[in-house]
Amino acid sequence: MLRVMASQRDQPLSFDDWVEAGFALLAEGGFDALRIGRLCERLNVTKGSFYWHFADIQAYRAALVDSWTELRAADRRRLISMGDVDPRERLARMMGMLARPDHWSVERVMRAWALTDDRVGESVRRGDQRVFAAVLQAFTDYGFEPGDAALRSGLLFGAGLGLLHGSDPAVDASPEVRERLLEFLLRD
Amino acid sequence: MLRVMASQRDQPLSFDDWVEAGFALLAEGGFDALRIGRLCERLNVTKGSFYWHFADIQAYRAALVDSWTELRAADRRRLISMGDVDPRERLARMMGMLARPDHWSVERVMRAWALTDDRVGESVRRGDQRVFAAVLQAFTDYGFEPGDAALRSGLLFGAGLGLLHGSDPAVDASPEVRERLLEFLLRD
DNA sequence: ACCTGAACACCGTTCAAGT
DNA sequence: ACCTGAACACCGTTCAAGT
Repeated sequence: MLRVMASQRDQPLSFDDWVEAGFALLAEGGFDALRIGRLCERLNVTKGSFYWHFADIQAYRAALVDSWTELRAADRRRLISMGDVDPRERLARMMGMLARPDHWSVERVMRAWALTDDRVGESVRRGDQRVFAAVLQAFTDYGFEPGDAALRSGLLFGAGLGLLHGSDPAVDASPEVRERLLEFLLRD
Repeated sequence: MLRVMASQRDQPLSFDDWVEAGFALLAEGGFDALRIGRLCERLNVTKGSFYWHFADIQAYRAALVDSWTELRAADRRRLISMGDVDPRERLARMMGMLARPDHWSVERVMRAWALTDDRVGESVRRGDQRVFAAVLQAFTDYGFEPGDAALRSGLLFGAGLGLLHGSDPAVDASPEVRERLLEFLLRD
């Protein structure tokens, strides 16, 4: 952050410079704006520089995914550390965190990569498992027996994933809908 | 089907020959096995032939998506024509149709394309809307008031999408789970 | 340690020319 | 109408050489 501009480099590029530039490209042009050539253009280096820092583009994508996971780790830790909070309130907060469309575009890109890239797939899978575990825990703490808790948490988690992948971007979960949803899922 | 082998062509390639070869490639190598070069190799023609039949690769993908939609049109028509069947049975059948992993890989590819290709996105969106409408109708016919029917059908549809995109391929909806799910979603 | 510069393979695309 | 063959631009990748 102390560096004024990337355009006039005085120091060599860091790992983070590359990652940062990658997210910028993704945010601007989406999915297939992430090309090695454009990255180098933006960082004022040649492609050879890219290949000194990363083995190939899959390794670079893995680095982006790791960074993304890291960025969201704070969120996840908050989820897990909410063990003392009332389960219902916990679930409401989880839903609020998930329903953030600004994160969705990156999430969708990650999951699209996961289709062809095993490293990305593994990372996404781990993240999903942690979130699901937190949701399941909340339902269990609420007092449901294991089978019932699994059904309800699976439904909620699946619906969240579905919302993320929904083809209609206009569909989003308003606070009112989320409240009614929670009400429904927590009934005896 | 009368043609013995594509390897020794006597007639010019048809539109369907290209589409068929495309699905074969997708089924064999998945996502990024669909390359113009490989297609031509398989069909024993040069790339120029491809460009006589299709404007570019996006048009070709659109053709694949259309064909896929067409293939599933029979399923959808069955869904819609089930208006006379008991709503609960209707929903059970819909869930059975959705829970077919053999369709998932293609579905996922379509939805990944939809991220960057507007034509594909539009097609996927239309398909989703039709299915959702059928689900909503079933809940309405079951006797739920509009708001309640919307909530429950949204939950079911979202969970279905979530299952489709779930990062863990081991998770599938067994008949027992589907039965319990339906039970839960149809409670008063 | 970090990067340049030039090369190479691969892929999508174009197009004049063939039958 | 349908396809060949050759060209071109673009992109990922490699690597010897520079500082």
